[in-house]
Amino acid sequence: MSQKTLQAVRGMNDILPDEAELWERFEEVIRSWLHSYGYRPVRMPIVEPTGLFKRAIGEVTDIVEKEMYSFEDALNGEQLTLRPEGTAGCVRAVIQHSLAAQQPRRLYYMGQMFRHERPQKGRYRQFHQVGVESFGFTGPDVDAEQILMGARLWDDLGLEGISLQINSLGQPEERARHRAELIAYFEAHAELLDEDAQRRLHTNPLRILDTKNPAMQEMCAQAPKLLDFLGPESLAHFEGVQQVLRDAGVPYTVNPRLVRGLDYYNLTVFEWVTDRLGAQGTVCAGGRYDGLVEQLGGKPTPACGFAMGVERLIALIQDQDLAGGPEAVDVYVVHQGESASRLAFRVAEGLRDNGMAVILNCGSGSFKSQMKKADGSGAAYAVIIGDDEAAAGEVTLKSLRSADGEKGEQQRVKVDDLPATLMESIIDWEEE
RNA sequence: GCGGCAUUAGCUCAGUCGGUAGAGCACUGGAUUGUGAUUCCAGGUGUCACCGGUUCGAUCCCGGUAUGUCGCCCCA
Repeated sequence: MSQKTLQAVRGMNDILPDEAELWERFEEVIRSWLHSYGYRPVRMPIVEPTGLFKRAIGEVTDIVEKEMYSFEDALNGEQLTLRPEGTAGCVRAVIQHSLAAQQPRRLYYMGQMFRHERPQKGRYRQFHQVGVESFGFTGPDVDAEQILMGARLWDDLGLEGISLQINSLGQPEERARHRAELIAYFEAHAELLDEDAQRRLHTNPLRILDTKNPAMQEMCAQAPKLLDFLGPESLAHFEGVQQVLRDAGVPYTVNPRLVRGLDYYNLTVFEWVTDRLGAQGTVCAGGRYDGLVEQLGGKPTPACGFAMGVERLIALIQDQDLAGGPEAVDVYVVHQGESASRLAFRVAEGLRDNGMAVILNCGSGSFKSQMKKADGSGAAYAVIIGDDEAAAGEVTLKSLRSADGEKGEQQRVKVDDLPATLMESIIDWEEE
């Protein structure tokens, strides 16, 4: 434990059985939810050429400048990178296979992403995202639908305390004009800018508006607003999105300071945020990126997508006591003696033939210790096989989940009758 | 990448004003022959994160490293 070589890489976590079962249940909810909106799965490599991310995400973003796991393939000198996000690879796949050439596409993927950041709760160097992307849809309807999807998912998962913020970044030209005026404005008030703001002035001036420095609040409130730079088409698109949200009764806040970290976004951007995860409050975020496909060498194709942070959602599920317990098997088979053990294998396989989950006691152990394991497994029933039973071609079927203090009822059952008897009992038991 | 706090049995934690350590849970065995969860009895739990310094002596004080955590930055 203290030996460095035996530890997982910093910021990369093992997900142990109790939690992994929750992950699998989560993934099942995700798949059925995506299917209900007609999204289809796609799986891309975890490693892509480094240049793909530089072109897609933007050279001067934090991700590309200092967070990517990049390396040279020692065998052929290729520059490769562990994907820090999924959209770039997805777009690459869409272009490479002409997926959106004939018709619009709705795609999703889930899996690991890698960013070399300082780990803390809700932020890891290997983390998981569910990514949802649409290609070929121009209007605000897909943006709105994707936002509605989030609302439904939180409901499906039973999560509370997640709220929606939206904004429009307009088109690149509109954003560029605003940015220029914003920088000019800040430069005109240079004496008010703190150190943070100075640094951001030319890298990410929109972020200055997020300042917590009271001395800058008033100056920021007067700064040029991006919405004032949007043309009629951009405004109409934004209004189209909001119309659907209002119709659907999904509450939202327009946050003019909401900007996405990646360069490729335009028009609609949105974030689902919670105040229950500390500093990492964003559980789901995305927006439209109409220029990216063309920028990466494909035919001009409008696109819109979002990604969810799986670790953050899992943390919310756990915090809100929605995690559920470990997944128990139906039956634990206790046996002792050679002929009994041989029969036990046959019995266990026979139950599995009937769709039941069965743990066969492996290794030695007294009846007592086997029964303890049976109880600990969470199984509803123990099937007990000793020499008596084996000789008679029977087993003892014992209930392990009777009322507190009550001894579990048990009965002798012919081996051939066991599956039918058990299935009836399990159905009765689950109905109670 | 920057700053604060933390690191003691498998888990959750207590403790030693510096003299090599405890509780609960869990685990294992037992309380009449082949029966769990309840009860009773017994038992191992540990280089007190790692490396170095101060000291007769450090788990405790100091420094560094690692990891976690909170915040900043950034983001899912």
